[in-house]
Amino acid sequence: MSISNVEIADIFTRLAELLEIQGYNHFKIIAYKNAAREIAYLGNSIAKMVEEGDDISKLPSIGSRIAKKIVEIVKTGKLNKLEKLQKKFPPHILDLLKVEGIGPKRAKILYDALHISSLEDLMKAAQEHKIRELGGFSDKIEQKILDKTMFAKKIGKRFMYSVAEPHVNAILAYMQKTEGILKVLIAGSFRRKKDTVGDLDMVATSKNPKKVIDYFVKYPDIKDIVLHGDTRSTIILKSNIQVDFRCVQAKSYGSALHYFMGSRYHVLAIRKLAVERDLKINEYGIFRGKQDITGSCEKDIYKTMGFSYIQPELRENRGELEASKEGKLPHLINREDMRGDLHMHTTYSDGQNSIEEMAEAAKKLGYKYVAITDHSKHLSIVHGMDEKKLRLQLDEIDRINEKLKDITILKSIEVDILEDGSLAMSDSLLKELDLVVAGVHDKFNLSAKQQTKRILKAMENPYFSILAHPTGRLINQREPYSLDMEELFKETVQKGCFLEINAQPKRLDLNDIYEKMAKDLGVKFAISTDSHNMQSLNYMRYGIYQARRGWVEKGNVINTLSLDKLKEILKR
DNA sequence: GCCGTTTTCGGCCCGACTGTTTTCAGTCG
Repeated sequence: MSISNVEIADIFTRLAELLEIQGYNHFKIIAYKNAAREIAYLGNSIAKMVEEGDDISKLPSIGSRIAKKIVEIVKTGKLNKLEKLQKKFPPHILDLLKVEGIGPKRAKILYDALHISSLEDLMKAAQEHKIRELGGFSDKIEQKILDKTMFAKKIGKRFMYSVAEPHVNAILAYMQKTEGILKVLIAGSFRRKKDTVGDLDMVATSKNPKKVIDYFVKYPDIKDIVLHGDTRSTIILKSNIQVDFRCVQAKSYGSALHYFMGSRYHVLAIRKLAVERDLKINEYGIFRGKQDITGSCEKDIYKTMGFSYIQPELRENRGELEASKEGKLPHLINREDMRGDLHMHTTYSDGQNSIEEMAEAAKKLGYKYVAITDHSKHLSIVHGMDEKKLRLQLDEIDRINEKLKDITILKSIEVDILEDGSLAMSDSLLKELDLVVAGVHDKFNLSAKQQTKRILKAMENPYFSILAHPTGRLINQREPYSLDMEELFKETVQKGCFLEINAQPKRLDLNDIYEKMAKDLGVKFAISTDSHNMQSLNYMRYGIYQARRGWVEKGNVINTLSLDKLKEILKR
């Protein structure tokens, strides 16, 4: 199988980090890191591009030298330059960089002087007080390293958006009670609605920032205070989530918010453009020489730089600056645009509520229709429906529809796509449904070619409507199965089918990168909650957040349509 | 190593906090 973008990116990241420890040219290291990021965020398979003879040196951050290295990686599975470099270091040396307070310089000193090459070595050396004897280290640094080493071993993963959400709300509520605080907001990847967050970034304004920071570090849920300065603090919550808090004067609010909103790459790109125009942008404002032009309002930054306002969800330096300049930014979809939910379960399979309860709950959310999509009977799904049970369900839906007002229940199913690409329910029954949601629930390890073929074969069934959770990933739990995404997207359009944006916080599948790629190829989506009870119908917001990150507009989503228009578009 | 309405060479974002440095290096975001 071809090497994945993530694996190629990882090679360049390792290369950059090892070169950093070696003390290599700083800007070359940045170039490798930029390339790694670019590759990781690319929707198209870079290996496939190489195999098809595309000129990858035209991609941003990838020039002739790195392109050559990528070709080598695709052809041989490895990079000779990295292989040679790795021989100079022990295998786990890069783990040292995961420890807060240890960067490349200190890692090199620790390795050269004490032959420390893993977190275990590091902890042992600290316990034996060998580190304090090194030049540039002290007993205080040694203690810090000891504490942080234990922490580095425990974490190292990102948190799901939905896990961070209650913490954000609690901290905001706490900080709003601070005396003298003017504004307090969440920024960073959370505000940009990324599916996972590494840490939380918060910004506040006050005439007395120090007082606000001093209040912040007394937040009751704190496990550890990493930094405690006059305008800034970093803490670790008991749940191991890191929170960076920054407080500035009101006149710098917009600039500070913009900076801490990120992404780094978006902010960096704007700062570079500012330099070209003899301006300087930092957290405090936009400066021409020493004169502060603006800073109190985020919108002013974009205006000053000649851009229209860019929504936080788009700030990844993935084309939003160009689109803004050309007036081609998308009108991002909102929760209010949604008229129905097309994927949910009831007690007919593994759901917890009845059909009627689900429909009533959906009505309260303002929906005009829902599709009931219980599982088909198949080995991998417990309590799936056979034909007899589905028949019973269809009759019950008819009865409820006669009774209900202001909402329509659509007949559907979440049917398994079997390994050979057939659907686990007879066509004669599928034919009676308003729509068919189909998904892969087993055999995740097929090759990209086989898995793609399996799904495309299923789409040939004339009753196939929506592909559920297209890549099957579970955040922090299961990798997506291998697929040729470009082919999937093209064929989806060609065959008149649709792709789901599954709003379960654990899934968020498709992800933002694929959403944008699919949208550009003309794919239309259904944003659905895959609810198993009434409460999780509220997960719709997570789906909307991800869709917005993928540049998705109302017109790209079929469950924003009226019931009549939806039925029309579902006809194949 | 990348990049370029001018430039194929010479730039490459900018600032806070920590420690113990009496003027700054290392790290982080």
